[in-house]
Amino acid sequence: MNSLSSNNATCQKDFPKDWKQARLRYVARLAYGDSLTASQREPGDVPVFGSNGIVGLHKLANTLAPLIVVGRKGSFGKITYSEDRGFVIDTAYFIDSSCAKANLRWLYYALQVLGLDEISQDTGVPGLSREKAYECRLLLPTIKDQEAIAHFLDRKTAAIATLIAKKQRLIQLLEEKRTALINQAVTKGLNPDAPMKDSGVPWIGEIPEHWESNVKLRYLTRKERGSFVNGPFGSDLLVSELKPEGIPVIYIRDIKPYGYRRKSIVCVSQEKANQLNLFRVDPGDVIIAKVGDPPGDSCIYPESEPPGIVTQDVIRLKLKTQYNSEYISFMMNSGLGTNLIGMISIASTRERVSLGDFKSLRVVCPPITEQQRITSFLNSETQYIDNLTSKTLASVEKLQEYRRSLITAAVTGKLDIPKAEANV
DNA sequence: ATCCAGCGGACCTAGGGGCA
DNA sequence: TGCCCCTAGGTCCGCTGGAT
Repeated sequence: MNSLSSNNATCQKDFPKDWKQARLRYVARLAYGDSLTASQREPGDVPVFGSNGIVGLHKLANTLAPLIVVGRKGSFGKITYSEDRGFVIDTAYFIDSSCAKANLRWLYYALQVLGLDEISQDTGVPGLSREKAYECRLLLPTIKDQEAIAHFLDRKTAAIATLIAKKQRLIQLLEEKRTALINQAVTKGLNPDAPMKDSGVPWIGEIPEHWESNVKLRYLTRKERGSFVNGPFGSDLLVSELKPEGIPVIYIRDIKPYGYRRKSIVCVSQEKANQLNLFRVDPGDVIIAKVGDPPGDSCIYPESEPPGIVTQDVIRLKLKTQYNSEYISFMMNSGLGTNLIGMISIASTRERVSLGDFKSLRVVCPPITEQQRITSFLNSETQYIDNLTSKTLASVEKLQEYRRSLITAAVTGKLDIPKAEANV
């Protein structure tokens, strides 16, 4: 249980002389929004403030703008400010300007540092308790100071928001570039001057003349039985046979596009693994998710892992020597792979692909040396992009952190606003 | 007749909405 | 405002059909 005294604005001793301390109860009233019914939850063009930001058609009567919306469920404690009229508040509290004894913009900032997102008394589904929120103490500046703080923070945070938006746009562009780069490489190769031919598949278009086209996936794998399988039948590997130690069992949750990341923790005995040898996965094998949203995530089973056993919904390929595992994995994760999977995926209770259909998918493929060249090119390029992306993400986090500390300093009286204004 | 293959749907869990 | 219920998606398993 969160202790209210732990939040930073409440137990402060030193603050400007003409400021007061007050419980939230005496500063603002948290009113309940309407709970929408299922039929009102239809898509529409009226904005809805709820736990998931959906859009509905229902209108909240007599709402005075502007107001603050405080998340009650889901992302509880999340504070939103709106100038709009005619929107809906679903499963959230709101404070409108008519019932707040303070400057609403200032209150919007002051609420953000109260730590409302940590106050929940619901042990089942966490949610903001209104009574507990009311007990939070905040520092109440004079109205004049409230206005100054709001004005200052409005300008500063708007500037930060613009910067963050630019960086997020960059992240989006990098993601698009990454996708485009891979799609281009696995359908056109790296040499723009290579003579081309028709691939026979309209949405692939032309491919380099010397590439194989119209190759069944089945043809890429070794001749032996068991080179192209999915995991054992449900009844051949029972939960009761799973153990904490032994030969690892690989689930689809372990497969991430462009990288294997083991999340599962279960294993089978060596004896059971011998029985299921047909479904063994060795380092260097390609593994592909058979179900998912959408199915088809693929990665290489890494050299660092011991041999394992795949579960039913994981496809495992052992490729012929003239095919490169990493290249095939890049291909399956590319737009080309997504399109192919989309053609054969069946939505029954779950979207999934059948092994038979998967084996018959027809792909295009360069010679082995070119596969290797493309793979190392893509590895270095995507690594560059990924590095840039994570650097940008880090700077977005820093900006958010800066925004938080600025708000905290301003609403707790730690900031000399006139002085800070002079530095803007 | 026997063997092999896999889909349909139950089960489980987490998250979120609805209502008393 | 707390509890109940629904939904979504991953997991698990048994029934059943087709090939040989």
